Amino acid sequence: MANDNDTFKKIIAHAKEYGFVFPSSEIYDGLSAVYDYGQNGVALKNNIREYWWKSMVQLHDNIVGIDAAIFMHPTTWKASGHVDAFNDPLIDNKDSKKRYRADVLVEDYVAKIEAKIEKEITKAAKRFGDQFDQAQFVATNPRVIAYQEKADSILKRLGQSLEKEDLDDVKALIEELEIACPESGSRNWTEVKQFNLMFGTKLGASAATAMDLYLRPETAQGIFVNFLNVQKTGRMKLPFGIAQTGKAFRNEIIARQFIFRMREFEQMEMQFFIPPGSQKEWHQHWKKTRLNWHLSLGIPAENYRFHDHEKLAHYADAACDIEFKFPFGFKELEGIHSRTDFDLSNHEKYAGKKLKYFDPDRNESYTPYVLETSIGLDRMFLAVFSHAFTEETLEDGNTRTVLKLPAVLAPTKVAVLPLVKKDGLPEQARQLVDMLKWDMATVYDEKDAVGRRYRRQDALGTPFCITVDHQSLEDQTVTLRDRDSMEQQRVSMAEIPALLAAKVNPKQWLLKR
RNA sequence: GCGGGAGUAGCUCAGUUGGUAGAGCGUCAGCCUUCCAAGCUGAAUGUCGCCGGUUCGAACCCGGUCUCCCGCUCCA
Repeated sequence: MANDNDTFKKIIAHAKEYGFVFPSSEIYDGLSAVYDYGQNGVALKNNIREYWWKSMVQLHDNIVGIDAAIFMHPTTWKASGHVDAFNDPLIDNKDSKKRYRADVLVEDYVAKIEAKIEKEITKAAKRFGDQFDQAQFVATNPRVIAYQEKADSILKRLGQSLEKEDLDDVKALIEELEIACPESGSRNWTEVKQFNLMFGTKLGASAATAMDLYLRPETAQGIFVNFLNVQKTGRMKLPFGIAQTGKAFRNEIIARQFIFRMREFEQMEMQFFIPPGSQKEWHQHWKKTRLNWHLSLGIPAENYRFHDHEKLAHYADAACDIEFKFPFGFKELEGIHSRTDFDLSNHEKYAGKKLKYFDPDRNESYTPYVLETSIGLDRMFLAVFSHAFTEETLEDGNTRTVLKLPAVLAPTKVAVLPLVKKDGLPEQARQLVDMLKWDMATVYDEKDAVGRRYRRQDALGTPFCITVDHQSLEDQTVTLRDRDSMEQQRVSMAEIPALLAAKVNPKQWLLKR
């Protein structure tokens, strides 16, 4: 693991050194868990976004895109459940210095009581054999009844205290129950503190008339509140999807691991509206479709796995993640969640507006169910970037650092290099650049020996280098070098555009799956 | 928030009886070179994280402070 950690550090250093990712506001010593994308990073990020958008929107005639504002009416977040669910009561143990969610500590305590009840049931079942009636036993056994009452009263009190935001009582509860730190056994607790994961801000010039707003913690709600607008104006029929990419913000208590968990991040997501009852099939469908999208980039399948959630979020009836093998282990890259009609029906409730769909086939109106695919663009960036980062030892003992990015995503597609900086080679090379730059990101470099220029492009992930040499002037051919194999072939200049287009255009990549 | 580590050139770092800063790589200009980095010449770049104290004099000693990185809860 120490080795993996070293690799990860190298990846972060490489990202900075080659203009992909910089710490935010670095001249002021940076800002924790906020990063800026540099000249090459933004190109890679844009290419990822475009690859996603093409596959999700352009290639699906029943999926359309929108771009909702980051600011939303504050009631949105009551309806979505974020005002409640994104509020964590936290408590620290003064001796072990460990931090816990106060409600989870109490719930774990209750789970222990429930385990005792189970034990009683098992014991009794053994004793009575076939005669055992569990329902009756639970209802009549005094010991079980006492346990059950205790568990219920604890949960009730916890619920009420959280509701009233009476954090002192939550602490009192923990003390009364003599809950100890699972790690150290200590009962020396701090006060319970509330952490809101949403960033608050104000709309309005004067403090008196200002309105409290949140920066959106997820982009999904912008889609839900526009459901009817899009459905009606686009004449959309179920099943159909609305896609969106954009920034979201979470005030993470701990935000770490480079761009994996940032306070400001970008999501690419699609909410797919379906008739109730069809969510299982569509969940399977999108799991498969989304995994295939990842695999189309040529990263080997063993780097991906599905992870089904045991514990579901407040809005979901099924949830699955696509996890990627990051340098620090398998972690969530994309979520594919069955959100039921939770969001639409809640917005209906809070807004007092109908958000139903009239289904001409069923001849009835209903609230659609929603199947969500949600991928972190920054995480996708990190996945692609870290997988591409390679340090090779060549046959001659030399080493090279190369970013083996999928050509379709590479910031620069081709570098045009005159073999030497004289004899008319630069002029010929620049002509080639002027021809290619219309169709793909092209750079020109004439500084230093050509071998060094190849290495520079390798480190940036440029998949192809074209070298113009003396023969080029005679027969209009150039050499085309492949980044990964380092092999070169001599081709006619006239063939170059078609040859490269076949390697870098999204079409060929997306057709792979 | 708590614990640990660290802040000196773009990067990696050196710099102890405290005497006002250096190396390698990189960058830039030029030379030389007909295909896979580290040939030659020259140049630029740092208020040594910040503030204060001790001292004739602080990158170095003392006090404070800020920031970043790693671990603990959460998630895209």
